[in-house]
Amino acid sequence: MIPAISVLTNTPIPTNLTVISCPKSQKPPSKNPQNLNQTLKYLTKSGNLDEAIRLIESSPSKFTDPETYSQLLHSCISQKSLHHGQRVYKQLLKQEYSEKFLENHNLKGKLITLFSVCGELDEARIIFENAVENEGVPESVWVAMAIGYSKNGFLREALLVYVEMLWNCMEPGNFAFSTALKACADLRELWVGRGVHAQVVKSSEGPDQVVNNGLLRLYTQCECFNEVLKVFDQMPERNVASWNSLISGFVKEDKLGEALDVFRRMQREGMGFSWVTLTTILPICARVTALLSGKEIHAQIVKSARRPDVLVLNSLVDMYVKCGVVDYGRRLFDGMRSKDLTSWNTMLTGYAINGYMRVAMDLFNEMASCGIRPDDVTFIALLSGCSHAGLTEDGQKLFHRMEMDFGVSPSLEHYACLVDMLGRAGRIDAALVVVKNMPMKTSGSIWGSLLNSCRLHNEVPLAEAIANRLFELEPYNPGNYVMLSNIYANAGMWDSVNMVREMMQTRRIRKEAGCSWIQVKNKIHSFVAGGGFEFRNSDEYKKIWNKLREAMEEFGYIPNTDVVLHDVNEETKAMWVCGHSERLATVFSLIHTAAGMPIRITKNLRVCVDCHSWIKIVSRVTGRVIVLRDTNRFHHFKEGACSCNDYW
DNA sequence: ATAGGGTTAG
Repeated sequence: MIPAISVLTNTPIPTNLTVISCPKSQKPPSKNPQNLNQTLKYLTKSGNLDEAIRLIESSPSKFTDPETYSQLLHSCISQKSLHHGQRVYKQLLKQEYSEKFLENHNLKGKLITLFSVCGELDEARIIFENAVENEGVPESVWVAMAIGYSKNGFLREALLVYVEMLWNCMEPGNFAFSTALKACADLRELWVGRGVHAQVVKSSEGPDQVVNNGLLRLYTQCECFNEVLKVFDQMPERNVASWNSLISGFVKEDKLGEALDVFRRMQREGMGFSWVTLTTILPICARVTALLSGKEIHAQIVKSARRPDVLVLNSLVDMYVKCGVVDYGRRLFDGMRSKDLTSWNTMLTGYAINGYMRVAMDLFNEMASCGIRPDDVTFIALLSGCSHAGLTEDGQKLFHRMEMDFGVSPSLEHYACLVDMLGRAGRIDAALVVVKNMPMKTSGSIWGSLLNSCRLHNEVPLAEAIANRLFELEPYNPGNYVMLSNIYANAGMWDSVNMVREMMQTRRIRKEAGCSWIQVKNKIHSFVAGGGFEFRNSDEYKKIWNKLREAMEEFGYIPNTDVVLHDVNEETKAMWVCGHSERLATVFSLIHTAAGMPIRITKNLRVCVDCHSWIKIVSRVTGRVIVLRDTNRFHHFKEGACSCNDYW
């Protein structure tokens, strides 16, 4: 073993001594200032602050070069060492009346940064105010103060520093602009941000790339999409961050296809991507269940030499579980070197939405034994999972343990899960008690889930009362009207069904069109209920459809046309049900994917009862696994059964 | 160290 060498004494020192030191009584080896300065430089550079500062303290008069102190402060800042910084500051004060130090703004800026990164904003402020009393203070001093506030989360104070700058008749430059813009973006202060933008335009300097990126971020955060496009187009140069902002802009506008196009364009133009790019793109794949695209990105990650960070891996796991490939998500999850709370929450959510609640609970226990503290998101995942899986007892237990054992106080969403869980289990009265005793105001979603429970348990009068309440709360949500008419239809109350339909007509509320989509090769194919005429008239469609129909008859399938809420004859109703988007998507997949391959369909609404039983039979006669993703859960159809156990 | 983009959730 190589013994540690004390730099000052050049003699081996015992390794069990943790502090490499030169006792105060012991003089440094050389009295030559040149060497002393070199020694100090070496110590500073190698991060041995303690010894460096001690050297200055032992002979302050020998160190009169501001650059020395600047370097020392730099080290203190990067080590965030308040203790060392204060000692350097003390030495600096001794030099204060020397001319070289009196007007040294660079050192003042560094001191401001030092105290800011150590969280001592009051101290930083004193130095700042002292500094700006003088004339000719450079922008950097103001910027240092503003960044200090920003990094400590005081965004408004940071903006105020910028304003103070203007009061002092300073002309802000690009550094000031970028700091101010970042604060505005994080605060969503659009109008202050626009003011800064105006000054950017007026500025003699001309915006650099950082400022332009700041503008992009301001406008994406504030959802001013036109401005995003304008700034992006006008930028002379763009880097990866600029492109990423553009992608987030499209995502915020819900223009997912365009966002993907931007990603492709980026690749074509040789811009490449960063981890941030992928953490913006992967959630898109997750949302539209574009498993193939998601896998492609996974391949890119594997191919690139760099190790992906936690955020990339989290979104990758999320993409897989949202595409219904939970076991693969788990494999990635297990392989992650450093997991954060989001990783655990993502995996738990994955199990929950796919209906694997037992595994989810096991993983939750494992989480606790790893010393990870669950948060509100963790419990939303678990509670909603229990609710969908019909695990009422476990869910209730969890709800109570949440606060008692984990210190997470239930929010409105948690109560919504509890209400949903009780209602689904047929205990609507108990659910209502919870609603009554909740410490917060109820929401539309809570009444909506109660209405759904009434549908599941055919509670017509209660449903009417709840629906009336809902129509007041959210008069323009078509889902509530549709749910109520389904309830009436189930009970055979066709007059009431008509009444609801008339109500919708007078209020000009239109039922959202059912839409399903699938990815085949590189394309996403979407189907709208009642549409796809060309496809439905094709020979390949008819061939498969007729084959299926024969099989259906064999399995005694009779179309359940109650879901059709219009007053038309039975034949038309049957035709309409058969035109539901998930069926079109299913037939399309059967034609265009290889036998035995799983089929993954995503739908914008809940599956209707009839399609659910139809797909069950399809899975049986074709031997295919069909994964249907609903608005709120997954249905894994296999060999004639569904993972939801017909409970959703 | 004068700055820049991002993941989970009825």
